[in-house]
Amino acid sequence: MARPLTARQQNVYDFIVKTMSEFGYPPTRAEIARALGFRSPNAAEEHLRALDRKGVIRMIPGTSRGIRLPANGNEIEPAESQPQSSGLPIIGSVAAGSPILATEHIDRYCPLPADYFSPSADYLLRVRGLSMKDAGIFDGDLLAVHRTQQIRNGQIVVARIDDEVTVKRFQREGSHVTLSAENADFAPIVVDLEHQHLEIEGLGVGVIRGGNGSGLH
Amino acid sequence: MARPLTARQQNVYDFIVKTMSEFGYPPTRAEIARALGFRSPNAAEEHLRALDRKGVIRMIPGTSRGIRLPANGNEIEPAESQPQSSGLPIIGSVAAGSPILATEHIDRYCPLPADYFSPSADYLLRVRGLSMKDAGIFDGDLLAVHRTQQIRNGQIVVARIDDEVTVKRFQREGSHVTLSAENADFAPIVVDLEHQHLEIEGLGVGVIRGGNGSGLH
DNA sequence: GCAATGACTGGATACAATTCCAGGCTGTAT
DNA sequence: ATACAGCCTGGAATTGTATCCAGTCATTGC
Repeated sequence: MARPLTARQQNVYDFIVKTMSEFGYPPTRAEIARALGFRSPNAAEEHLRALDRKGVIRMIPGTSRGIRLPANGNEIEPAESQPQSSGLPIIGSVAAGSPILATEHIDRYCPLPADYFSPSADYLLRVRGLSMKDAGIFDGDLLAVHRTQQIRNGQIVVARIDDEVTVKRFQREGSHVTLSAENADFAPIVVDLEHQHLEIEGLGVGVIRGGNGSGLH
Repeated sequence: MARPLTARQQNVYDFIVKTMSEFGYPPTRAEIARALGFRSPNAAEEHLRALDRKGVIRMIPGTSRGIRLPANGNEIEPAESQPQSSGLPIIGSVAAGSPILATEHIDRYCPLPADYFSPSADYLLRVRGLSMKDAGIFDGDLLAVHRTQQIRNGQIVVARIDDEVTVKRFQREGSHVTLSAENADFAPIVVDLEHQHLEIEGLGVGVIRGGNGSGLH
């Protein structure tokens, strides 16, 4: 695709780049002509058309200084080359029995570093339903989750009961665990650890709402 | 020299920056007027002169699109490249009378791209108080804000009344605007646009909780 | 009350800039 | 030889733009 530029076209292109970096706006035909010694702005115009045809610039018709350099990441590299991990995986829904971080569940990624939250987040879980609305977690929100089993009373946890994943507030008294919704419409769930199995998937460490176009209600 | 910009001047300045990073060249007077709703390019011209006087831009006389941003030593704005090594600025508190994005207010940055939200976020505002708790916005949460004056009824806005910045739900009926808290403990604020001044700073487009160690309650 | 400033409308003018047209002069490929 | 593309001159129509002038309205500081 990189049809080679002629020497003259390269001169014109170089002048455009130089002008933009020096002044912050592109040159006019007349300025190009003056700089390269043309006596007619039409010479510049024709070179611009050629550069547009070859894809190295883009002309905006009828617009003064309407020259754009399409995202050519050629030269200047941003100094900080953060490994830019793909970010936190967003878990949409969890199939029964499968581990929560199985790739089939991953919707997309959120470009936030894990340690933006503390304790650091391992994934984001898309919350369904309004059972935690009084804790400010609404339908569609993303809950940042830190994978751990070490939970203190009163914290918000991601738990799995009978292969179903839920978000609740955790309270342990002896061998009984109470998982409370933060919504008067939902009754607390009491789990007797001696007879039932309760798996803690992690600790809620943050909430994100409105990302990726889900909007704000 | 660094006298603070008025709100309108800030709008014009922001539009210039936005245009330059989006198109690679500065806007014309007419384009500024169209974008901000002026019916005369002269309104834009006067704002540009004010910005030039205050030193935040430099005008090149007789030159179309002759606007430069001298403070920024950087060159070609990365039009479509990876935005923000710095991310979205987090605004902690806003001093009376000053533009909301003044650097003095910036706590830190959140490493999220602006277009993670849609409409894209321009900054994050740390919300104080529980007046919006029924909308899931709690004390200490970060509200992602898109700078705009175009608000539809029922949306959550950042408004400025008498130099105080608040987050409320917006409802307009004729010349009256009702700003409602989402908390029964707070009475709605009714503003008569014919007698009172109401400035809309932006539209709430997202919420982040728990970032930077603020934890989850 | 008065002056100064900010924020505009509306109209006008002259210059800046794009874009078209009609050529001419090279090469290189058919 | 003929065709064609690159490269340029010169001129000119048309639109894009900057910039001035004359006002209005509201707010702020004196």
